[in-house]
Amino acid sequence: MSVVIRPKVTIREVALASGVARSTVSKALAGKAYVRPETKTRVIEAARRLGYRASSLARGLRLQQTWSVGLLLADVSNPFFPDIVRGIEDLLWSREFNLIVCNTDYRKDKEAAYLRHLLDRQLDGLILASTASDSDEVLQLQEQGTPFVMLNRRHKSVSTDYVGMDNEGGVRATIAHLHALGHRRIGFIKGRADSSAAEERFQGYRSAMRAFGLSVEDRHVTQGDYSIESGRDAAAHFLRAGELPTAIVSANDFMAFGAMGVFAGAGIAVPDRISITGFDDIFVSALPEIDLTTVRPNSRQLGASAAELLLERIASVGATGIEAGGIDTSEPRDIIVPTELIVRGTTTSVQQ
Amino acid sequence: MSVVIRPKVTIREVALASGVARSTVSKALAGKAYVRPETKTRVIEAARRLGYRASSLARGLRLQQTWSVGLLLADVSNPFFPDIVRGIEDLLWSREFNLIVCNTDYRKDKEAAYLRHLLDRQLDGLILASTASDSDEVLQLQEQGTPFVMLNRRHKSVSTDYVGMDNEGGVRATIAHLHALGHRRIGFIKGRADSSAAEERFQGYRSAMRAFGLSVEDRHVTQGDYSIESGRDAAAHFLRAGELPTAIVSANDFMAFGAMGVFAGAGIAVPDRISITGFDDIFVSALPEIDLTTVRPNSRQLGASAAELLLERIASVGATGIEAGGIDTSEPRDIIVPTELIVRGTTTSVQQ
DNA sequence: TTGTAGGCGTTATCAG
DNA sequence: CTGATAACGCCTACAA
Repeated sequence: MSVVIRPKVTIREVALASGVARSTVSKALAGKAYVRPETKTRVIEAARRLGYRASSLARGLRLQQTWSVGLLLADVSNPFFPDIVRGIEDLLWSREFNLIVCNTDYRKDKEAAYLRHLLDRQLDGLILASTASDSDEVLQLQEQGTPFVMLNRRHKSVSTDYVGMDNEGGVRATIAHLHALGHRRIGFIKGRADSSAAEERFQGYRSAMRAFGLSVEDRHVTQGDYSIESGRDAAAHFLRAGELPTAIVSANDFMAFGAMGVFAGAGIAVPDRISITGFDDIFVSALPEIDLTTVRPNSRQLGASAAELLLERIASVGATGIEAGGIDTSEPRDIIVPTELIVRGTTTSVQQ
Repeated sequence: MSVVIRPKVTIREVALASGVARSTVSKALAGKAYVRPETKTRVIEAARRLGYRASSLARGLRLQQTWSVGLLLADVSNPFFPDIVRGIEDLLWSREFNLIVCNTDYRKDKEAAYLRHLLDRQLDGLILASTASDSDEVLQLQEQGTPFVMLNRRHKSVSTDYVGMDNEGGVRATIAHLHALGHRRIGFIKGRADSSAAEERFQGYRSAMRAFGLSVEDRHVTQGDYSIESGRDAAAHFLRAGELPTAIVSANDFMAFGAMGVFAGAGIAVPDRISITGFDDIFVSALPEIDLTTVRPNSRQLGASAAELLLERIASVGATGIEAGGIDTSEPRDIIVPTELIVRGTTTSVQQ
């Protein structure tokens, strides 16, 4: 069966059908210029009848816009990300923008390749959730005037628009909770060394410990990389390191899972012998089998805030007008989304 | 600081800089026509020096392509999807295509709105992973000649390109496993009623039971909707329905989790008193605390296959040539990605 | 082998 | 209030 394709109807057909010029059709449909109401309705009617839909390709070429933004993240299949993606996408959808998702696997080369590619596509803006904190590309974006927002990872040297969660506050709330339960020897499993969020979470641990007059002992702090596996390593470390803490705060849920498994295997009951907490509240943590006390970042809102900030930035760049020879010079903005401690079954008062 | 934006360098600048016509630059850079090697290198050199990158907007308008495909799914934050998305994105990336992700929340109106929107964007193709199995829009896409692939959900009446997993085979393998362990009374929790995949999984259950000469009793089959909550309901149903099965096969992991929780709460040990299996092998299922025997669909490959099929379809449409007045007429293709039974701790031999 | 010209589908400008 | 015109940046016949 060889179906004949009705070629896409263009503005020209509408102009013909309604007996006006193409430019008039454009105005009538956009509704932003004086058009006699009478002709306006005629045009609209013709457009409707013909099923006319403006080509966003042509319009984009003319207007130098694409109504699309790109998202660079490490890996969508990492359960930390989907909620953020969802939040971003929801907001973009409400503004008729599209989201292009790019997985970089934490690889700088892939990230750079994507960035080049996306710039060719003339996306209106970028959300950077994976970029290394010392990336040169970010500098270039900045110079170039491309609107972008950093998500959860700050750049080391440049100040940019940033949206992140209250990492410090989340951990502080965790420590306060543990302290109230009588815990004094509290260990910490750090996240990826190159992540500013991990750094902030550790900072929260240190400041809260200090605030409660508790000492931070080296053997009670160990480095992880956010993976389940590294959580297992961390637990093993604690088991070897002499007197066990009564509670362990992990910089994310995954590592907490790993640690829980090891302790359970070693016959150390959670939470009776040792309390464990996480960070991220990925959905698994709520399952009765896990039931992890953790910090909920409100990832959707995080994503939505990032998207919103980006769109504002895009709008203001457009307003200033690149063609005017200047870029948006307003101050970089910083948005911190609050976090919430979710108390579940892996923490309990310290047993004597 | 008002940085002056260097406007994007166009083909014109390159032409000027290398002293040739724009068309020559185009040819030299595309490498698909005769250009004297000497001038070719000169052009390439100039392009490199100026940092020229062709505008894909302009090229797209000219070529009527966007090198982008859209993905309609219910919700990225449903753990079933991210791996699929990842598989799609990986393959697209390798072919320099972009992926636009759209969440429809199973809502027909949102789906239709997205479809309209994406068609305006003139995407090269679509992957439909959320469309209701009786959607009219799918018919329209078909008529219109827009390349698309259905993922995991078949359309009721129209035959289209389809990529899915071996749902039947997965469940059959599960039943065989349980049968080998001595189970004879095997219950089943069905998935969403409007999902063809759910239908196939149930079909696998029935055919395998029959093959082993086991009877399918109504009270041992209950309807769920893929949610954890509905798994709890299902378990409650089994508890009320008289003699408990010795094993329960769930149409997905979530419902298995829900059921496990209820049985544990009711003092019915898993797997000692009752074996439970799932389907999807979302990452949680591998955690020692869950350790669910389940069917692994290889979601990444599923996504990759869908993307690959779509790109082939796009290429063949291009070859036939829409402007030639015909569409791609080759037969719809069907790809079934194999599934694999992962035996873990929630199944054991039946206790006498 | 290279250049000229036209058009992809819009919208903004400016004259009428 | 409406229409002609040009331009966004690229590619491809076709002519030279």
